[in-house]
Amino acid sequence: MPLSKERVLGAAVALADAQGVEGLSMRKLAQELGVVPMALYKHVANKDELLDAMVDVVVGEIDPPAGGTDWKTAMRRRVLSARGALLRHPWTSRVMESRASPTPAVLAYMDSMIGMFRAGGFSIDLTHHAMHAMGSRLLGFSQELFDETADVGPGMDAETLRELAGAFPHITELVVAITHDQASVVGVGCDDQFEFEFALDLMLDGLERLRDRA
Amino acid sequence: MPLSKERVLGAAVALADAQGVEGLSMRKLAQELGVVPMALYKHVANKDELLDAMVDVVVGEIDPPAGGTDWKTAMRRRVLSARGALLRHPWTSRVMESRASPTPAVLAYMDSMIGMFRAGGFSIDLTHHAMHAMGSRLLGFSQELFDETADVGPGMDAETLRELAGAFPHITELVVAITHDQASVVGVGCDDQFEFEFALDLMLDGLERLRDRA
DNA sequence: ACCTGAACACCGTTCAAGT
DNA sequence: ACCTGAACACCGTTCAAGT
Repeated sequence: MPLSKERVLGAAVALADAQGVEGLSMRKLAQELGVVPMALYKHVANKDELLDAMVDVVVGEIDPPAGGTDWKTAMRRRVLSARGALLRHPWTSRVMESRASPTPAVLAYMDSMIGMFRAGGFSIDLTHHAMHAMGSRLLGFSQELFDETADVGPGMDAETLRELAGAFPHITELVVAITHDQASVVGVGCDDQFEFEFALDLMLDGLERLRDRA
Repeated sequence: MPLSKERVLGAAVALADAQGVEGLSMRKLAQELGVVPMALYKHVANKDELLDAMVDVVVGEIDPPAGGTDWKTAMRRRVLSARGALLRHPWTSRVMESRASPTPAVLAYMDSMIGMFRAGGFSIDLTHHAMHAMGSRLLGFSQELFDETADVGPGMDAETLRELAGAFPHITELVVAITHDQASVVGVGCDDQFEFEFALDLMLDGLERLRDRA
């Protein structure tokens, strides 16, 4: 099977999925494909172009806008579809943020999102503010700085727990409350999907209210 | 002047401010300090620890919570103070996101923010959702994926502009509208500070409404 | 003309040798 | 005991040599 841009991209995405983007190097990718490193440069100008192309693979997995519903439902669905793609390829958000300018595929996605606001009756100005306010949430970034329950796993003795509670009383109160809520549920930690939708709906509802007021 | 952790951190922050975090290497940092690379390892265990310490320098620049006002004003001020610190050191958001777990200083900041919601009358559950919904905005991340006007500068001929308009009609409409709005203002492009505050207030207003409804 | 190995200019960090 | 140069194991990419 000869090398092709498609095969290079597929292997790169798979490697990043498996090892994270830090584990992706031209040399490792070549080895994965059973090829000398320089062979990759026939299909990709350099690593930056490879990263851009990988982003476009993920963006290509986002569903097109659903027809036959109101703007809010359609946008909600599409953002959740984008979130699904990013959850399958968690390296994407980091790579996108590190890139200097967006790829044409990302621009096309943004263009389509702007169109959905416009079709929903939003003025140009409000659409502009809305796009900024949605920010990277448009693409399904959950933009969590950290998972508050990840650090408070079973591998922590009572002594350090007591120290934590002293240093960060409010975090502790919050974690305890969450954990108790979920005593009956399997596993611990908060429901990321719920939190994402909570924030998304808060945003969409607020924007709708601003539109109706104008 | 002997090398100290303080001096190493100061030089590292200055180097990242000037060259971006990609331009920061242990070797360059050592050269900047007129020191052999290995000398740094007396004050910092490794590069990861250096990055964590640099983040803490920036977090240390965030104002403490203002007393004597309502929760909303106090939180608004503090978030804008955090945004100021991040604007002075634009590499911080990227570094924070690349770190596996938050530093104690970041945890302390989050703890204090949770405390401000609680003092404002938010239930534990709503505070939890609020922290997630605010996400990295709590720290002043503007989380723009790109600046829509940056790519449409003067260095673009009419032909490529027409192509862009065909491919991305909605983006074009938006950029044209923004540019016209600001014909009288010096410079082109949207007001990032306004957009940030717009999104912040949308969030805070929405959260307040949810609190009052409960 | 095409492919590719060696080489270049980097990187973070280890480790042993020198003081 | 402390400091540090050389070395190791990487990296993306250039370039000339080999076919």
